[in-house]
Amino acid sequence: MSSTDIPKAYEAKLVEDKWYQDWLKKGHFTADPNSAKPPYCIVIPPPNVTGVLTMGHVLNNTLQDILCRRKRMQGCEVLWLPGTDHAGIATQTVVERTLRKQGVIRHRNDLGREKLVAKIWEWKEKHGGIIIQQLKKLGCSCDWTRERFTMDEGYSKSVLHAFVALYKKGLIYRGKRMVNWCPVSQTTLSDEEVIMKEVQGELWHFKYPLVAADGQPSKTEFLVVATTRPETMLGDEAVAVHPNDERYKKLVGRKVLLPIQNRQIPVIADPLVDPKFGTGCVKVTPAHDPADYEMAQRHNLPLTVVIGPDGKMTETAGEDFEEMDRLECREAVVEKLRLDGLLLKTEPYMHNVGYSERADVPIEPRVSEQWFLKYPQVEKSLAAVEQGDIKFYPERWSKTYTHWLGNIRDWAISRQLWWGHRIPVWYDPLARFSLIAPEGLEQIDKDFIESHGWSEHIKVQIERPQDPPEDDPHLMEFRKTGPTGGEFWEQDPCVLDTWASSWLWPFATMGSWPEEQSATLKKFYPTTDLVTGPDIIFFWVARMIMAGYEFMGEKPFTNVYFTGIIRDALGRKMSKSLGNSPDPLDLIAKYGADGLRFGLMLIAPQGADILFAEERMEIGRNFCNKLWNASRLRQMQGVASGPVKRELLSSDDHFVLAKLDDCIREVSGALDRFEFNQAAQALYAFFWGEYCDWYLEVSKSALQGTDAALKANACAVMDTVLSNVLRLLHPFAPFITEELWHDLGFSEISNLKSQTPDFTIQFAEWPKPTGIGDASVVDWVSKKYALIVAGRNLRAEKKIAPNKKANFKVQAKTPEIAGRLQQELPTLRILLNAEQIEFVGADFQSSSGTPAAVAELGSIFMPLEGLVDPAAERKRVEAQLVKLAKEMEAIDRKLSNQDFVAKAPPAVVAQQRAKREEFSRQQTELQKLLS
RNA sequence: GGGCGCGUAGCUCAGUUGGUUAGAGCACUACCUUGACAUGGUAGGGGUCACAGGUUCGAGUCCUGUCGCGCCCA
Repeated sequence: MSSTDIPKAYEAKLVEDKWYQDWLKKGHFTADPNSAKPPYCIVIPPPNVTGVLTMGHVLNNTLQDILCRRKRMQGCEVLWLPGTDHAGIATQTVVERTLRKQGVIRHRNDLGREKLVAKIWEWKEKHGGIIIQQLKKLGCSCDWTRERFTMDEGYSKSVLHAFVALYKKGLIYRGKRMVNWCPVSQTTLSDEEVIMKEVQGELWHFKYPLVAADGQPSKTEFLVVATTRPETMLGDEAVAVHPNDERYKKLVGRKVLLPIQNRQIPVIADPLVDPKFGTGCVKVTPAHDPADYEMAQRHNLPLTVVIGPDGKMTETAGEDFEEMDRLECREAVVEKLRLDGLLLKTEPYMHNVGYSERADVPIEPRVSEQWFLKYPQVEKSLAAVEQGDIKFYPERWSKTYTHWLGNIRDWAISRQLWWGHRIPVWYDPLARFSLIAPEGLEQIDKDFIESHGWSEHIKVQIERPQDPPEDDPHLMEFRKTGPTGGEFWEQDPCVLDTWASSWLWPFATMGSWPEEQSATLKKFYPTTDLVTGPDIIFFWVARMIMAGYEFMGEKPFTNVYFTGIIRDALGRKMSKSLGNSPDPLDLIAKYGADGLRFGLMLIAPQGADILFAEERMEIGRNFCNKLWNASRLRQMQGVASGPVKRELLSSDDHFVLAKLDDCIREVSGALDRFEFNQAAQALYAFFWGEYCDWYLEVSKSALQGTDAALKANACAVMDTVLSNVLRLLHPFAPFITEELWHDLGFSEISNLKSQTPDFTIQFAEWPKPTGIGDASVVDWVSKKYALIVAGRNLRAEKKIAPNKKANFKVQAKTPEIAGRLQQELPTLRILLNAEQIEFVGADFQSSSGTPAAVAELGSIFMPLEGLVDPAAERKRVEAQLVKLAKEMEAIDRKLSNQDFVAKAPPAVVAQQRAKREEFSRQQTELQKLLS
């Protein structure tokens, strides 16, 4: 097509889908495990299968795509392994809610386990691919042929295998513990899934009557307890004081009457009590508070459950309160105590309350039977990060990691959900043993059997079953399908915490570990880099490291880059409920995927949170448009590409080529250090600020001139810049760079062509400094441009319209400079839009009031006979003199300081002296203008 | 209470081991639709680098403290 057919403005829509389809068709993203190239691998942090693309995903996946695309260009065999996570609680909640809205069910029990799980699978098949499609829109170069899902068959086998292996090592056990219970999702949660929130609550002070020697409650003697949770008092089993608290020592061993319930409960002494909290007496509710539970065990107090799993009061709470919601009950209890005269006072109280991460309601501590995991390989995992075997970027996150790993408690891995990996444990009440439990499961207590609805008169006795041999290839199937030969086997109803499956992600995604050591696993494990948010450093990163060492005997990755969190313009975290998160697909439609990606990279500082504002994406789009038009200018020349002829290069050519090499070094260095914004900014500054603003303007004198050789050489310089910039930019903006790579014909140029017939910029060589430009001209050209700016400033000051030609006189500082400037006259004329530029000697004296400016190379005058106001011009020059005087003063202060002259490096001192001299010269010149 | 981070132009942010007149984009002002680009060009205004000490010849940069904001942990 002819050059005039190229659209004037870049239209991303016409380009992006076309190329993505092409790349997919040609299999460019598919990793070859048999390749001889060095491996490079990233596993995607699997997004929630019900999720849709958020700005956080855009950020995270753009970063990964940049890393992967660059490594492909650097000659690595790249595997970016994508997939999704089944996200137990989140997904089940979403589907249940939808079914309720549709009126299909009122409660999950209406459907039952199997049917609900089938519904969720249906949902997954229908909606689970949305986010994957969106990642494709963004341009992600994932190997889609290897896409995995945490609940697909192979992955599930790996998860169950891990469970069995850990169980056999004695790291997994069942125990009755106080756990975090979410009354909405009705499941236990790990410590990490509880979000502490500071809440303005109230502290109520209640009077509990002391019981006198005759066994009657006193009407005058009370103990005062303070609580933020009055509703739990219905389950109080003691009042506790600190053993050394002199105020209450004599009361220990006596009893108080628990109001409302009218039960007598003991006063106990326990070191857990903080004497400074409230009155120093605390009520003890063993079944509903972790600290109280601990005390209860020491003092053999009963567990009185007054709040049920649904957050409603139980029968034990008393008939006045049964079935009440816990918060409703709180008010009712306070009111009742107030009426009874037992409410002493109420005060406002700030305290921390644990909320369920998913359901965002206060969690309820609850004693229940759960599966726990003692974390494996903790020491090794700590050492790996401390010794730099695994590196965190920014490094400071390693402190968070170390601190967490140093203070962990066993991981509650069972969840009372239906969607997830069901725990591979079967119980046979009749056969009286558990298949999975060779050791350590001696006590399955009565509560557990009852809570699972099993016949209560059956006593469970664990007998040692035949242990399947370690290397039995059918082990997992055996576990997964349950034991054969008995219809009474019942599988544990719980599923595993989602993170107890995703912690295997770096290796369970490659083939079917552990049955098959696939070629992919051999080639790409350990993976290279991981990109994720610091908010899942405990949930995922730390656990993956432990799993890597435990199951593979090797770290899962070498570098972990932690992104910032994207916030809205007001600094709030983006969330669905606030509605402050833009839809990335809308942004892609408006600014193009490239524009969105590049704009985001420009403002994504390392490790700091990112305040998102849509205007920022405009910058990315505008940059793409600039790139498009700068390329268009080259295409319109109708000159074939050829090699640069060094002998024909002007100082401006050298300058831009030297700056290109700086840019190449800077972008490469920044990416090596994971400084993405630095790389993006360097590209932006060079391409727009140096190449477009200066070089393209300068080159017009060659392009419009009559010297064909010069014109061809200018085109060759442009091609050098463009082909390098396109390659540097490709990881950031894959679509437009591929389009222009072809449009500009770089895919055809022999010296750039690879052996691959379907050539694409994706496998073009990553740029190295070209070495063509002579860096020694940089200083000269910078000063020349400063002189130009001074001249343009005169034009603007005197309101000469940019499209009007002007005349200038230049008085160079030295004859050498004059000579050089004269050689570059065409450049000066085009940059100043000048008709005439006359060079004048040292003796030149401008007529009074002639607009003039002084630059480092010399003075520039703009004679405008009769058009200037001499007074105004005088004022302008005087202002410059004031500014100059200030600078000189500062330098003089330094130079007159003996310590500075003696101690500062000679180069610095010399530099100051030179500057002093130059300023002094400029001062003289400016003063001459006033005379 | 412990830990981490941040505070630079009206806004959002760069500023790599201390050393040019502290930069960019947006916004603002003036001029310009010139043959790559108005998603643009040229020129300009705007900062006592939160505050107070200290180290140093020299501090936006290093140290200490104060204030303000954010996050994580208890």
